[in-house]
Amino acid sequence: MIEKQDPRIAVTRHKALMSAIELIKEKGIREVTYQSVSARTGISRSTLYRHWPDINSLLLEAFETVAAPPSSNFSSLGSLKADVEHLIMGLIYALDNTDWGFVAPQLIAAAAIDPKMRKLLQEFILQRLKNSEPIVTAAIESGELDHDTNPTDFLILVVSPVFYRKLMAGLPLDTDWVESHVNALCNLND
Amino acid sequence: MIEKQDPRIAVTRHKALMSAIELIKEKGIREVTYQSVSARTGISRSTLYRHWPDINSLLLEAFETVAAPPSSNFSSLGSLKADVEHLIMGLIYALDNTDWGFVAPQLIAAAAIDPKMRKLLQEFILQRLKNSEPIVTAAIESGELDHDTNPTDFLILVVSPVFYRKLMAGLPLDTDWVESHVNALCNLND
DNA sequence: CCACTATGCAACATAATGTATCATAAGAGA
DNA sequence: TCTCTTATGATACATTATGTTGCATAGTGG
Repeated sequence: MIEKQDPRIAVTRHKALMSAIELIKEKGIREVTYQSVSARTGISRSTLYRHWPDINSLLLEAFETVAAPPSSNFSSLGSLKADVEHLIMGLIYALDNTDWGFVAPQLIAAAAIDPKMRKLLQEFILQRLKNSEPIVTAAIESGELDHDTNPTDFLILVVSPVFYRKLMAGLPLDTDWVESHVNALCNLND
Repeated sequence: MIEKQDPRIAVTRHKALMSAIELIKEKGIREVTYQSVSARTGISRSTLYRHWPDINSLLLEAFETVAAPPSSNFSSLGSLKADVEHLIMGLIYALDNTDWGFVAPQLIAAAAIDPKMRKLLQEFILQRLKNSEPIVTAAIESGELDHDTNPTDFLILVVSPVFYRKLMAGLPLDTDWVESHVNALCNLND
């Protein structure tokens, strides 16, 4: 039951959403207005109103576009330490270089106010955690982690300092820190 | 050189800032406008313009009011575990019950865009970390932590999961979790 | 009581929001 | 190709928010 539709709709929506994401990244959600999106894209204001009844629905869809559920194809690098380091390096890279990284703090703020935004953020985060669970399962099987290790709790211990240092404390995320962080977490049972 | 000034100024500024904080908490920074603050406080718009040349300066000062440097009077509860648990319980309480807790996600978003906001947030966070450092120092002296433990890194390991679970994952912060979290972190050297 | 000034009110220009109408241009189907 | 359909853009309009100014009032300090 896929309805065929005018391809112009997809183009318009895509252009508007990309523009909204850029605005969110550069100026924050305060600056995302029908006016600013119209000015950036050349799409007329009336067309934008046709697609999104209010600015919040546009913002929500923009966030949805960025926070699309990531794919999960895990293969262990051979040790817990290596897998954890790989996970962290990927996260640091994403925070510095992807739309998701720049938009994340804005989505955190929106999530604190609006239930729909909250649902979007939480499901995205939980999905990412779930995708990384094989790291923990593999380490439990190999004896690198206790059998009663809670995967979610362990993974949060791994990733949450990255967010904290980047978004709140403004502390560096260099290789020295990554190394000491990985060492601290992967020697819990030594 | 303290200038004496009309007490009405302090009253007006305080009322406006309180109102701005309420608006930030309830609706997010998008909804903080001269109009909305004026409507809530009864202060006329022109007076607000006299005190703050643009909305950002009002927002910044509102955030400053909430993120006032906390006092630090530490006395150990006798064990690392007790001190860490006390720290975490205090943080969880603050996130759920204080202005700072509700405003934090909005400040995180503002900090990602504006350098002044970023400076404010980072200095506040670093000050809080510094205030908790005696927990680590005491534990090092008592032998509960290694001599080469980095206080900041250890404290971030303690508190960052709280923020992550509350602001991003939407996971519970109940006593069961606190207990297991404290146990995981305070047995690094067992 | 007087001088000072912070505030409130009104007026104003400008810009953004939200809605509606109409003409045009692009796509879908025969 | 021709026709029907519809997404878009342009325009107009009422409403609301922004930013500024001038003036009257009322509270403060001396």
